[in-house]
Order: sequence, then C-alpha cells, then structure tokens
Amino acid sequence: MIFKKKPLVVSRSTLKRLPLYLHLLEKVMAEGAEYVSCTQIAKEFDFDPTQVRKDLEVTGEVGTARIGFRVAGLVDSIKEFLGWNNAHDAFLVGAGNLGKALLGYRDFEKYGLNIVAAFDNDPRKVGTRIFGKEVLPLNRLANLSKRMHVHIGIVSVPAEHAQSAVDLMVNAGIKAIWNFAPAPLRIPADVILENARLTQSLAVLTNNLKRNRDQGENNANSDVSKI
Amino acid sequence: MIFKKKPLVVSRSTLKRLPLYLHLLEKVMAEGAEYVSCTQIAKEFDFDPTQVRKDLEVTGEVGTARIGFRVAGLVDSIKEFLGWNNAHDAFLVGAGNLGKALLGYRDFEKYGLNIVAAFDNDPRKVGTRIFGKEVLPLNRLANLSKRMHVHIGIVSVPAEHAQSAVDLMVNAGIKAIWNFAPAPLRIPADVILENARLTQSLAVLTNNLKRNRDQGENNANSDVSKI
DNA sequence: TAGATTGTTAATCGATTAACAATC
DNA sequence: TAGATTGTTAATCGATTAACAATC
Repeated sequence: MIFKKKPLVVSRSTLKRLPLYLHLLEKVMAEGAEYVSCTQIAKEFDFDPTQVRKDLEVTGEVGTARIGFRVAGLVDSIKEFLGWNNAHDAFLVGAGNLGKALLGYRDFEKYGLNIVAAFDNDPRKVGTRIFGKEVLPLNRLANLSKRMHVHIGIVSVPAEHAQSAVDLMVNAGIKAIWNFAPAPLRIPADVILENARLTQSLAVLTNNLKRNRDQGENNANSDVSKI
Repeated sequence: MIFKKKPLVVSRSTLKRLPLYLHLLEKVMAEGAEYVSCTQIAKEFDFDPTQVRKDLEVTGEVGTARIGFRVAGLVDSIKEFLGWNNAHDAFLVGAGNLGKALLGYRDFEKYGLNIVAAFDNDPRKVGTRIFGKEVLPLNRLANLSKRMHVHIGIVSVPAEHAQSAVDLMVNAGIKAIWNFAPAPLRIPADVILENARLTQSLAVLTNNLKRNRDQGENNANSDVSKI
C-alpha cells in the first residue's frame, strides 16, 4: 500500500477551509458527481487552485491527473481528518438564548458533536429540558463529566461568568473548550481552547460597511485626492 | 491639531483582534483604570506587544511613553473604527433556532447592530413575535428594506435556501450580508459578505482534539519513533 | 535620573501564488 | 495525441516579531 506523505503541521487557515470544501463536496456528491478537480472547487470559492490542492494534501487523498479526486474519498478523508467521523460527547454551560440555540442545532450531529446535557444555575431552568436535553445545576458537572467521559465543554454564559465556568470544566477533566463568551480565558496548556466569537466576524462586517460608506463620500468629491 | 498617520489598509487579522481588545478595555475601564499599556494587553492574550501596538495604530490613538494609552480614548476609537458607535438596522432571514437566538442576543446592541424584523416563510411563524420582533413573510422584505433603509441582512436559513435568501436581499438593495449558513454564496462585487461559520471553529477544535489523542497514543509506545 | 513604553524601521516567518515537469 | 490536472518546488507576498532610538 502506498501512502502519500502528509504535511506534518497543518495551518489553521487550511483547517478552516476544509469544512468549506466538505460542505461543497457533499452537495456535489448529492448531485451525483463522482470526481471533482481542484480547479472546480477553487472556482466555487474564488480561491487559488494550488491552494485547494495543498489543502487537500493533508487528507492523504491522491488525485488523478486530468480527472481530479474521487468525491466520496475526499468527503470521507476530510471528515476523518477533522475528527467528524466519531461522535464526541459535550456538555454545554449556560442555557440562555445562545445556549438554547446550540442545544437545538441539529447539524452538530453531522460534525460529530453530541451535546448530552446543559448546565445552568438559574433555578427556573434547572430540571427542565431543552430540545430533549436535561438542564442540570453546575455543581453536578464535575461528577458527571468524569462518569460519562465527556471531554468537550461549550461555554455560552455571559462574559463575566466565563472564567469561572471554564475553571469548573478544567477541574472536571474537560479537555477541550468551545467558547462563545466574549472574554479572554485562562486555561492550562494541555487543554484546548477554541473561541467562536461572533463579534470578530461582526467587526469585519461593520468596518467594511463603514469603509464603503466613507469611500462613497470621498468619491462624491474625489477631486480632493488629486490636489 | 496633530493626527497620527494611520495605515491605509487594515488587515483582516487586525480587524478581528480589535473586538478582543475592546472587550478587555471595557472591563479594565469598569475596574477604574485610566491608562493601559500594550504590554499589559498583550499579556492578557499571549500576543506580542508590538503586534498590539501596531493594531492600535489603526485607531489613530497616540500613547504616552512609560504610561500607555488612555483607556477611554481607546474604547471610543476602536468602537468608532469598527462602526459600532452608530446603530445599524438589520433584517434577519430564517427564524429557526439559530435565528431566534440571534434575535434574542441582547449584546448586539453594544455592537451597533439592531435587528428590526425577522423574515420566514413558515406560516406558523409569520405573524408571531420573537423577543418583541415581528416575523414577516419573505415577500415583504424588498419593500420594507427600501422604505426603512435597512442595509444589513442576516442569513440564518438552512444551507439549501441560503442562496435564494441572499438573492432576495441583494435585489432588495441590502449592502452587507452576515451569513450563518454553511454554503458558498454568490454575490455582486459591491455587496459585502461576511461568513460567521461555526463549523470552521468547530473544525479547528475537533481536529486538535483528535491530534492530542493521537499524540497520546504515540507517546504510549514512543520507542517506535526512535527506531 | 533610570527604565518602561512608545513609535518605527528592519528581519523573520509562514502562507499564498507562480512555475513546471509528470501523468493520464 | 493534446491538453487539463496533479504534485511539487521556487518565488512572492503579507503578517508577525525583533531591534532600537525617542520619550516621559
């Protein structure tokens, strides 16, 4: 068996493009295509074809000249590479609006993420079920995470409670934290922290919007720039 | 009046760090600090102090040697730079779980984002109110966005409906789109598209988790690597 | 004053893009 | 066969980091 050598370290940029490819490939596969070329994929996203080729290299898949890559093979290898082939159990802390939405987000299943329970200290929430998932008091998290071998924690509490929620999780043996709170978090080196911050994305959007508007104004009397 | 010259083009990386600084600065300001140095900020995020200094340069704020920057000034200038000082009205399309959460996310107000109405074609949703916001049928979007001068559209529909939702928005004169659907979207060059894709963030998390686990296994019989 | 911090220029690092032979 | 595409190496580009004089 011949394996293609994979890059030893995969950049965050590449890692973030892989789900994009995956979504497209699944669509393409549903449409019945058997092969797909990097050129085609690149065109869809306005990427450089070489970049797509390099990205796909990390999956270990080998393409065929003039034909491209097997769609089914790519889908499988990307999922495998991202760890989306095996289900990961996760706990969610903070059953507010965002927490509720995450609990009800059915797509997570596709990405191997299985939220098994929610934790919140609001007595009005504790004991209820949200999308079929129990809401438990925070003091039960440590015990349960050890017993159920849950290694992923999702933080959807307000910023001011984020650090204490994370401390609790870390002490409970949680190995990876997906943080939705807009707060810088301190964690031990062996715990993985990934921030899913909506405000970062919003910042890019609103700044671009402002810039477009400012440019519009400048263009209105753009002679100034020629002085 | 002396202005500090600002960089002409601001990188996406810088743009994404600014909200992080802002959150921290607001906390620091609430705690009563009047000045803050780049060194302090950098320490909080494990960034390079020079990077922080370069990032802050885009705001036009000038610091004082040995003392740092005025916190209040920075907070104001970052907000101004990101366009968070003025409120932007937005329409949301797709009142599912994620859409609901976005409608209920009170923090958006702080970021100058004001969702004024939601649109959905589900007759069970149309006519209801979610967090006080009306849910209207999609065919009313074009008319209303023009009349109300709404320029931002938020897409929280399933992937397969994302493109048609976007087409509708673009035709209605929407100038910026914040997309939460995991689908590649086609838009005209003069419309701003910003993708807020949870799956990208999740991909980094689950891949890291898998890699950590694989490494653990390797370490268990790491003699192999010494052969 | 001494020394921490700013502002800025230069060096480094890493990611993207270009070039091109091999292949089907 | 002709030519599109792969795989890979080299060149470019841009962002991060290092160095250092000026300053308070």
